[in-house]
Parts: sequence; C-alpha cells; structure tokens
Amino acid sequence: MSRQSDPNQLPERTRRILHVLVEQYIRGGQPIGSRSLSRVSGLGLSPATVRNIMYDLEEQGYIQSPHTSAGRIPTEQGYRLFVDSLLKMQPVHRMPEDELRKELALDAGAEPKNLIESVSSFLSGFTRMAGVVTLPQRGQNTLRYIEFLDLGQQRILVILVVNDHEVQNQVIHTDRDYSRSDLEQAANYVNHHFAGRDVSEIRQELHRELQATRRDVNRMMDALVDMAGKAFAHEAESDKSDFVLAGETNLMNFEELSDVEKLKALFETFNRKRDLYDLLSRCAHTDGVQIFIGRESGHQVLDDLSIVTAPYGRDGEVVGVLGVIGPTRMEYERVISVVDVTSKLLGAALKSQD
Amino acid sequence: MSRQSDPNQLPERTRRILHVLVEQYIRGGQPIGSRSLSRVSGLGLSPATVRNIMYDLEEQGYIQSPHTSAGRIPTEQGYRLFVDSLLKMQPVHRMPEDELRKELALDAGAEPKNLIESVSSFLSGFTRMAGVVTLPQRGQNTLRYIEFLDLGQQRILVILVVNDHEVQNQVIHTDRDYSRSDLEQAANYVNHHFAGRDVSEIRQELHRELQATRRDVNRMMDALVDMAGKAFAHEAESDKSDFVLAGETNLMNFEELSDVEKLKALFETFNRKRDLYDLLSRCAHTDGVQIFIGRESGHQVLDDLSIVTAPYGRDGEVVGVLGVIGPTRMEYERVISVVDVTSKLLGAALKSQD
DNA sequence: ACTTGGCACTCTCGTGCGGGGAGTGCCAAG
DNA sequence: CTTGGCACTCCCCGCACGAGAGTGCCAAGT
Repeated sequence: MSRQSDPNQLPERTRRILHVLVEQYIRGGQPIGSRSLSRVSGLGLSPATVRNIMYDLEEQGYIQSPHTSAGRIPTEQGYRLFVDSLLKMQPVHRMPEDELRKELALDAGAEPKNLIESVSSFLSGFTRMAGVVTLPQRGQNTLRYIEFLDLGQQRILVILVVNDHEVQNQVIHTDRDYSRSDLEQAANYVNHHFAGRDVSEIRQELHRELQATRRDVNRMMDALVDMAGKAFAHEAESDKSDFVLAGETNLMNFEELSDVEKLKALFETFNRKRDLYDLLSRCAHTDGVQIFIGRESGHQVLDDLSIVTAPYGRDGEVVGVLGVIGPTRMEYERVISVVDVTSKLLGAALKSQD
Repeated sequence: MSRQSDPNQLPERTRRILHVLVEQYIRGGQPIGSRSLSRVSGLGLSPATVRNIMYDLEEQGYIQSPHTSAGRIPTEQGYRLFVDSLLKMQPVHRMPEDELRKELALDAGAEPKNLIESVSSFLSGFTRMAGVVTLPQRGQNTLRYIEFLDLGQQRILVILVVNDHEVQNQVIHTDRDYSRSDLEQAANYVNHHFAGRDVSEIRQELHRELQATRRDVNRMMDALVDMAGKAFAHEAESDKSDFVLAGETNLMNFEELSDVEKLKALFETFNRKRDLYDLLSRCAHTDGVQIFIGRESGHQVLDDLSIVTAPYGRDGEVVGVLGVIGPTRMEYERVISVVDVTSKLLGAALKSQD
C-alpha cells in the first residue's frame, strides 16, 4: 500500500465525494461516473472537477474502475473510510426493536438455544443476509447437581446440571463395575462438597485429591474420585466453537457469489464452523460494533463479504458474539444499527431469563 | 402419458439400446447420438437402424432430444426403466465396506448421534453427493429413570433417562413451589412404579390416575402426578422430524443446479427439514432400496434430483432411513450398492451398541 | 419386412465484426 | 483552481456466418 495516505489529510470535499460515491454504489450496484456524482453530491461541482477528484481518490487507493470506460467503485480501503466515518456519528435510528422485542418475549424462559435461534433468524430476516449468533459461553460453569447411573458393562451415565438450567450427559467407561450404592455415595460426595462451585475448579481439586489419596487404603474412594474426575474432564472439552447461522441461503442472491465455486467454499466453511467461530471470538474482546470488510477477515472465502459483529452479554460480562454476514456492498448504516440494537436486546433478554 | 407402454412389450433389442444410452449418458453427460450408440451397443447395428429404434423410444417417452440436432437423453420414464432393470439383478458389488466398517468401529459406544453423523458423511463422501440419515426413532421408549430438580420460581427441571442411554431434559412450569422432599417423593413414585415401561404408556396411565384421584383429599399426590404427566407430555412431542444431512455442498458442483434460484430453493428445503423428512419417512415402510427419480418425489425442488433410500434397523424393526441425494443423472448402480450396504452396516452397528 | 447408405435439413455454438453508449484523461481557456 | 470540449478506450449487444453434429426420411438392398 505505498500510495495509501492518512485519511484525515483528505480535503473535506474529497471525502464528501467518496462518501457519496460509496452510498450511490451501495444503492445501485453500478459503477458511478463523474456526471451522476456531480449531480447528486450537492457540491455544485462540474463533472470535470469531480473527475479530477476521482483521479486523486483512485491514486490513493480508495476507488477503482473495473475497466477504463466504466465509472468507479469503492475499494476495500474506500469502504473502510466510509464505514469509519459512519461509526463516528452516533447511529440514532428508527429501528424495528419492537419486532424483535416481541419475538424475544415469546421465547422468554425457553431454552437458551431457542433464544439464540430466534435472534439469528431475526438478524437474517431483517437484513436479508445471513445472521449468526454464538451460543452464550459462560465464563464459569457452576455445578448444581451430579448423578451417576449404572448402564452395566462398566459403563456409567453421568448427568451434570450446571448453571441452574443446562443439563449435560455423557457415558464414561470404567475399569470395573460399581454397585448402585457406590454410585449414590459418589454422587452424594460430589454434590455435598462441590455444589455451587465452578466446574473447572472442581476438576482440578478432584485431581489433587486423587494424588493425595493414592496411597490410601480406601481404594473405593479412590475409584470414585477418579470417576468424578473423568466426568468433569469431559465437560471441559465439550460445547466449544458452536454458533447458530441463519439465512445463509440469502447470500445466494448476491451476484458477488454467483460463482458456484466461491459459493461452495463459503458454505463448506459454514459447515466446518471452526474458522467462522474463531473469527467471531476475536470480536468478543472489543466492545461495540466491529466490522470486517472483505479480506480484512483474513479468510479467503470471505473475500467478497463483510461481517458486522457485536458482542453481547449481561452485566458487562461478554458471553457471546452476534453478527451479520453479507456482501461487501451492503447497507452498512442499517446493518450496524440492527446489530448494535440486537446485541443489547439479547443481553437484556438473557438477563431477565434467570 | 398417453403414449406410455408396457415396458415388457419392448423388444429386447430396444431395451438394450435404452440401457446403453442411459449408461452412456450417465457417464458423459452429453446427449447420445445414433452413431456412437451403434458403435458402443455391441449389437452390430448401423446408425440408421439405431435411429429407427431411437425414434420408437422417443415416441414412447423413454428418451427425448433437447433440440432437433442433438442426441437423445433419457426421460424420467427412461431412467425408471433403467433403474428397475438394475434392481432385478442382485447387485453383487465390490464395495468399500471396509472403509465404513472401520469408521463405525471407531464410533462404537459413542452417542447414536455421532454414529449417524459418521454414516451420513460417509455416504456423502463416497458418492460425492449428499448423504442423509434420519435419527433412529425407537418404536417404544423405555423409561429408565426420572429426576426432578427445583429451579425456584415455580420451575422444575425434569431429567428423563430413556432406553439405557438417552437423556432428555426440560423445564416445566408449575402453579406452586414444591419442596425438595416433595420432588424426591414424586421421582421415587414414578421410578418405582414405571421404570422399564414404555413412555407413552406411562403418560396415559398417569392421566388416568389423575382422573381417578381428582376427588381425593390427597392434593399433594394429585399435583405430583400432574407434574409427572406434564413431563411425559413434553417428551412425546420432542425429537421429531430430524435427520443429519452431509455434503449438501457437493450438489453445487452439478450443472443441473447451476441455476441459483433452484439451488437456493433446495437449500431452504434442507434447512426447513420437514419436507425432506416426510419424504424419507415414507420409505421406512418399504424394505430394501427405494428410488425416487426427479418429480417422482412429489417435491418441486427435487425435480432435477433423484433420491436413493434404504431403511435401517435392528432385529427386523425399522428405526430410521438413510439415503443419498444427487442429480437425476447419477451412477445408480454404484449408489444403490452403497446405500444398501450402508443400511445393513448401520443396522449391525446399532445392534452391537447395546 | 427389416436393414442400410445417402442426403437434405435443422439446430447449436463459437467467432468475428460493427455500432452505440458511457466514461475517462487531458488540454486549453476562463 | 475550475470548467467545457474533445478524442479515445472499452464494454456490450446484435448480427451473420460457418462448422459440426445429428436427425428424418427415402429408396435400394438383402
């Protein structure tokens, strides 16, 4: 980017031209020529003057022309400047808050998963692009209750209730069979000692305890603690990198993705989940709306797309990220508002839930 | 279909020509002309003769030409005849059973859901089309264990263990609060009386019991039974119409779906799940491989696609359906074998699981 | 009666050509 | 510094043309 320059050094008039150009291009999808720009910019400049300005903008990498006798379209750098100028002004927008509020109200008290799905499909429905919401990831998982159930053949079903609401279950394999009362005893032990404490903390403590009692005569206790430890070990690794995507198919409408190869690569990325999740988690640590334009995301499949994200949470603690994925040529102003408002409403909804 | 005729009345030679034509078309994707057909059919007929035969086949609706000077391609009716002739002969095929066996072995003992996912992605990977497997739906759900956990605010978490393995949980709302021991008592009651019996049976019985004790002074018992009833009512409605789809994106490669509108409609159908699930369930009652060609499925979005399905189950009882979705122009012979073998292996894997 | 070679006909597809339209770059004048 | 003018470039569209492929039909052969 040798020719890149400090955007602040651009004359006001030049920035105005860029702004209008981006707006117009977003509206129409056609390259913008000097004539229409001079008319619509409201600056009272002749097309020739505008041409000169456009020449400058092109030299500095904000716009480009698809071929010599077409108009100009914004580059990623151009979009970036445009978007940054949008973010400076407080977006006070007539929003369809009510629509979402209503939906959220319906889901109140439902599984968090349902809530997330509603929000994701709201995002996609309202923007006509793809909506995405990560599942809320609590920083700490508080153990509420544990239960062991014998399945025979040295298999034990562990049921774990965390955070008042969520039930997780898993089968663990042991090296011997346990009687009903053994299992009850183990569950009682854990429930009594550890209920209300953080799960990963418990795992560590159980581990320590196992070390300590290793030479103990009480082999039984040993095995039980081992078993409980296994249960919590599983818990730690599960449930990662998941999000709810909605309206992916909306993206098929955009000519940016008319290339089937690209489309395929994109959908495969969606299915794999990992890449997109990583991208989203990166947004958890900034607060407020964040925007990746085109290649800024660093993932090749998203080259022609932009992502607008915002973290959501309750009581200031971020528990997830939501966002909208669409073509680089999207109505940023509207999308930013929607994402922003939605993240706040979702935070509130989660709060009221428990 | 006025011109449709009994396929059995077609002369052997004519059927042979159709068979070869379909084979060739499946291989190459290009309309087949009389010259190449005469060469490859091995019947020692001149192109002119083949032309006459093709004329007959076209009149009877088995083949058609995209335009006057292209070769011929099979119609749905033509595919149907082709496929039926395939199904008559036992498909004894060198199959990649081992590959799948290995994968299934890895998943042995894992969640059924994981197993299903493996199979689905095997189907898709091996055929390079889309694989689909419905979740196993047991005819009866045997209650193993129930537990009630107070969440406060008149909400109770119900944990239900069915069929030795599966854990279901749900929050029910009650009209008053219950003490810990109330809940324990309720759980004990249900576990003691109903463990090992079918869930929907239990629901009915609880309902009856509720009617009977309505005038009873024992209000407590009343409420408990009511609560348990609620729990089982939920259980009944959950978990329907679900399947695991894999490799949908493979379908994007086929020019049959190069029309973005079609592609979009198809993927939306996949997401909705209902339509496809209904189609699949219809296959549960026939045994052996079943094939829908093009519009035979009755769903418009599948017009250019075919579906090859087979039910799977254990001990003769069908618990689900699996299949492959691909373009009408697919290698039926191979796909039929794969689907057939896979359904049997999955059945066996489920059996060995518990 | 069936098969075959011949032949005219039709249709698609790729290519090359030309004109209209849009927009630019540059220059010289204001 | 702005503006009008003008030549230039490039895309896009319609058109025609020829090559290629395959058919339908007919008349002759077995």
